[in-house]
Formats: sequence, C-alpha cells, structure tokens
Amino acid sequence: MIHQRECPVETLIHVLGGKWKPMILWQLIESNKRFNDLEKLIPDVSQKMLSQHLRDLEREGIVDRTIYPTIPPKVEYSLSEYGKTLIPVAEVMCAWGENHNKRKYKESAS
Amino acid sequence: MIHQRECPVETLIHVLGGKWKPMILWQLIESNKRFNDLEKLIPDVSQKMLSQHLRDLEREGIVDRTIYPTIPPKVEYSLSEYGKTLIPVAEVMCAWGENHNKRKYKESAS
DNA sequence: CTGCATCCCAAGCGATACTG
DNA sequence: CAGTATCGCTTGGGATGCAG
Repeated sequence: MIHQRECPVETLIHVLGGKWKPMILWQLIESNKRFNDLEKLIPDVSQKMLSQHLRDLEREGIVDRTIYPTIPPKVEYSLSEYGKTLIPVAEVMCAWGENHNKRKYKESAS
Repeated sequence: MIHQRECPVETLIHVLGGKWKPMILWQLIESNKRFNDLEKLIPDVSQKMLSQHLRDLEREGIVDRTIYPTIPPKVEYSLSEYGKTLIPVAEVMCAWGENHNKRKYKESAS
C-alpha cells in the first residue's frame, strides 16, 4: 500500500514528532551513543519511550544500531548517512522555534 | 511562567503538529479563506478540529481572523505577516518529507 | 454561517516489573 | 547492559447536537 500523504510536512512531523525524538537526534548528531548514555543524557525519558523511539527512528532509516556481542551487551546508536540529511532541516526548524519562543516570551512580558 | 523548551524543534512541531494544521496552512498560503471554504477544501476535517486548530494558530500569531459583522456572519482567515515566516520552513520540511516518502515507496517496492 | 459543548474512542506516554 | 510486557493515565481527535 502506497498511502501517499497529501502533505509531506506531515511525514516529517510523524518522523520526529515523538516526545523525545528531537532530543535523541540532537544527542546523536553530537556523537554516537549507547542506550544507557541516552538514558542519562535525557533525564526524564522512560526506558520504554527511549526504546520505542529508537526503534521508530531505526525503521525510518534515520539511525543505525550496532550490536557488539559482548558480555555485558553493548549497543551503539548513530545517525545514519541518510539521517544526516535531517540536520539542515532540523536547523531551520530550530531557528524558527527559537525565534517563536522569544516572541511568545516578549508578548507575555509586555 | 516562561517555560523555555529545551529544544526549539519541539516548539515548531507543537505549532503545526495538529492533524490538519499543515493542510490549513497550505490552503491559507494560497489565499484567504472563510471557515466554510476550509471545511470544503479539507474534506475529512471535523468542524471541531478545524475550529480548534484555527484558534491554536491564531493564538500563536500565525493566522489572522477577520470578522465581518454581517448577517449571516462572515469570518475570513488569512496568513499573518508573521505566519509567512513559516513558509520557507514548511518548504524545507516538505522537501524532506517528499523525498522520504519516495524512499519508503522504493524500499517497499524492491 | 460560524462556531461551542458534550460524549466517546484511540493513540501517546509514564511507571513498574520482568528477561537475555 | 539493553531491552520487553503490562497497566493505567492523559491527550488528541471524531460524531453529534445546540447557539449567536
């Protein structure tokens, strides 16, 4: 089933619309991270949501998951080459959001 | 309360994260529209959600709402000057989403 | 015509417990 | 260490009815 969306903007929103997904991406842009690292770096995320979001991002091809079959197990998450195409998009979104937050702050302070 | 978000990307997602918001913006970019016009142009939207999303977008300063005190009442929605700053952002998002949809189609067809 | 109010369902998310 | 399973709360959204 092709299921062409009317507006591709919704596609993007769906891809990084999860509560913690932007934060996860943000961390992986900086450097590869293990599951436990992400858990510590994103204080309020639950294991369930971290796991679920990582699985979502993996399925979309945004992040790669490398398993080292050691004991104890080690799993490393990284931004895929394709995932890196999201960076400029995220930067544009970030710039607008930052400005919007400032705007809202100013008007509530007036 | 200032409530600074950690990642401004979330701010943007919150602004146009509603199910029909991208579609509404899309329509208002093209030209000003009345409530009833939007209802017809976006076939599956419910009155409740259309109203609620328009109110959200208005509160964020994205759309302007002009009331003509006629009988029957006429209300026109338009993209505000500030709202127009969203257009380039939406275009970037749209381009990525379009490519992502193609990618997903190809891999499911392989 | 342009809404708001109400009720209801589905999805998203959080907390806790358990596993290889 | 890196998860999965289950439950329950909270939010988003659809359907219907009512109002200025």
